[in-house]
Amino acid sequence: MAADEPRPHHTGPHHTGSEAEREWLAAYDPRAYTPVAVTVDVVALTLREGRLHVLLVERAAPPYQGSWALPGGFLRAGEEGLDEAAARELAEETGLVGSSDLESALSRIHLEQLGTYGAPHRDPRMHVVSVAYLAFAPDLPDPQAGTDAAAAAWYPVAGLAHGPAGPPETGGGAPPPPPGGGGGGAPRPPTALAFDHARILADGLDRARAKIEYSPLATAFLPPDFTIPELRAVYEAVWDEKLHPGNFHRKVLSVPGFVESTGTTTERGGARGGPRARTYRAGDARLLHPALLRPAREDEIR
Amino acid sequence: MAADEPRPHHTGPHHTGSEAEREWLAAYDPRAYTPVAVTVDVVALTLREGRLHVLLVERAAPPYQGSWALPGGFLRAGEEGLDEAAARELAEETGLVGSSDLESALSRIHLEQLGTYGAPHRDPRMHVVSVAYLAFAPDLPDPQAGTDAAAAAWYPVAGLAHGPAGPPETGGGAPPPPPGGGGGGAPRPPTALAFDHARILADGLDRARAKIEYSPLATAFLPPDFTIPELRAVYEAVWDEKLHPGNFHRKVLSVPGFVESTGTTTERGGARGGPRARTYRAGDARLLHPALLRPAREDEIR
DNA sequence: AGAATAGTGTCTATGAGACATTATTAT
DNA sequence: ATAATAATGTCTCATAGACACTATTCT
Repeated sequence: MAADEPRPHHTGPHHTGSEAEREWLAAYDPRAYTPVAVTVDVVALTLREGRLHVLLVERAAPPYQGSWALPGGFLRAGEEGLDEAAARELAEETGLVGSSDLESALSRIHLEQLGTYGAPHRDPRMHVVSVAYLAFAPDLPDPQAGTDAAAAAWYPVAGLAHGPAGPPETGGGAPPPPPGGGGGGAPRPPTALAFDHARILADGLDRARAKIEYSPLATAFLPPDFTIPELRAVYEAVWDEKLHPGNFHRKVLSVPGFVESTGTTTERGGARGGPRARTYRAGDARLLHPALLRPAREDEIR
Repeated sequence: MAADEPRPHHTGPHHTGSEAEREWLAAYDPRAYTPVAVTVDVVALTLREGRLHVLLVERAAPPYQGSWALPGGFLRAGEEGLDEAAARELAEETGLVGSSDLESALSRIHLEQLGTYGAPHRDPRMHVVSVAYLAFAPDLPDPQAGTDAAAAAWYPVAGLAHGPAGPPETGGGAPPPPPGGGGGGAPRPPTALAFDHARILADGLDRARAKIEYSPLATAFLPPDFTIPELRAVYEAVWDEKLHPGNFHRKVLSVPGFVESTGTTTERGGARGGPRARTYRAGDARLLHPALLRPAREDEIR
């Protein structure tokens, strides 16, 4: 930051006023400058039926009306910080508030800042700077659309994070609307997301894949008590890789602080047979040493 | 984002206008809402005399006038994206423009987004959302202060990234001014930075320490041709750890694409003796496989 | 000459991964 | 009974790190 000040509100040649004048204007009339809006968008990931899903909302108003987008909204200037805004949007615009069950589930959701997107014309209305957040959630019920969204649903991420949406003028981004109104199962996946949200989603998936290597956050996708095979299913879904059950098991238990035993086992064996699995809780480690390195893919190095 | 719109400009109870009204206002008069300013700040790191330095500017205007801060400034709304703004600020506010030597040096600076800081009262003037960038630069000449800064200089980071600055009202953050006006050597280090810049700097250092583990970006601190011992000095400065010369040497050469030989050696041996070292260029790898893991510190795991 | 350093060699401990094996449970 | 799976054991290979050693260059 430092001493540079906001620029006068015009698009022609730059204002030539003195430093002092610009300083005064900035201090006493911030609205005299070209405005920027700040939004907070959330890439919320969860596991459903063994596949990775992302929370999307159907836009009820232009631009990109009818398109699906990441949940989010404008920062309440002067009232809240970015983390607060992200948590509020996640709860608010998806109906993930109300029942106490959901409240306790919400409290276990991991939320971290992903990145900020600020190309001048990414939103046709004005210059919008979007702070994206990444959330890891346990399996939650179908969301209720917030007041500003036509619908909200968990979508499988497979094949979703590709290609940018067309500009809203072309109408090229409109996906098939989901069958259910507010909350049904998984509707047909949208072919494109609004704004640059496909890019944000792709960045979120990259971050998620990297994050579970060196942090214990894969447990955030699971209920408080879980089994090692369930944890393995998280890694397999996020990485889209089959992992060796035996080696994975031993590896997880060898990382200090990753998981701790509850002393009990599941009630039943697996759906297709096998012994009952022991259950574990998340441990107190914040970083995994050694990390759970995913299988190297040569084409990603360069 | 979706259909939620900016909120009316007031701090009392919320406006109760219809959705349509708010939508219309947002589209046609963005200045009707509580304004937010967006700035871009840069944590620019370089190596000088074997120690890690950060670029700081002395604020010429309130708030925090006379305090040292990260270089940065307001985003030119509607005119530039975030990456552009960061590159512009880095060049502009430090005088790192003009000579062609500096231009070519600038082109080799690595610049990446670090994180965004948006607590409501981090700037006393208004709600300012700051997008922080992290830069790795080769050794550059002393900077020239930009038009909005009283001074600019490279400071050793040792002991700088601690404790938040006091609020500007208390005046508790004012550090001793540096001796030289615009560009002299390293003045006495400031004891505190303006705003939440100490936190941003600390986050930048954390990112830098982690980044050089799995990316070849340590080479961005060096000239195009460098020796393995010079590269080791980068790691030792950033990690603040002594590394084993022999093992480091063999490890670097064993990572595919990290460095490639130039076929030549340095003109002279080391300052205190020893044979001439072979020189290398940065290779084409974007990620290091295997990574150069830093020595594990138990206290950082939890 | 003496000291410092570049670069290489060697040995050991550790972890990753392939594979095998046993025990337990569902159908 | 058969199949599937949890959990453990064994083996091999690659890498990290400690240490030793040689060759080269500066003071």
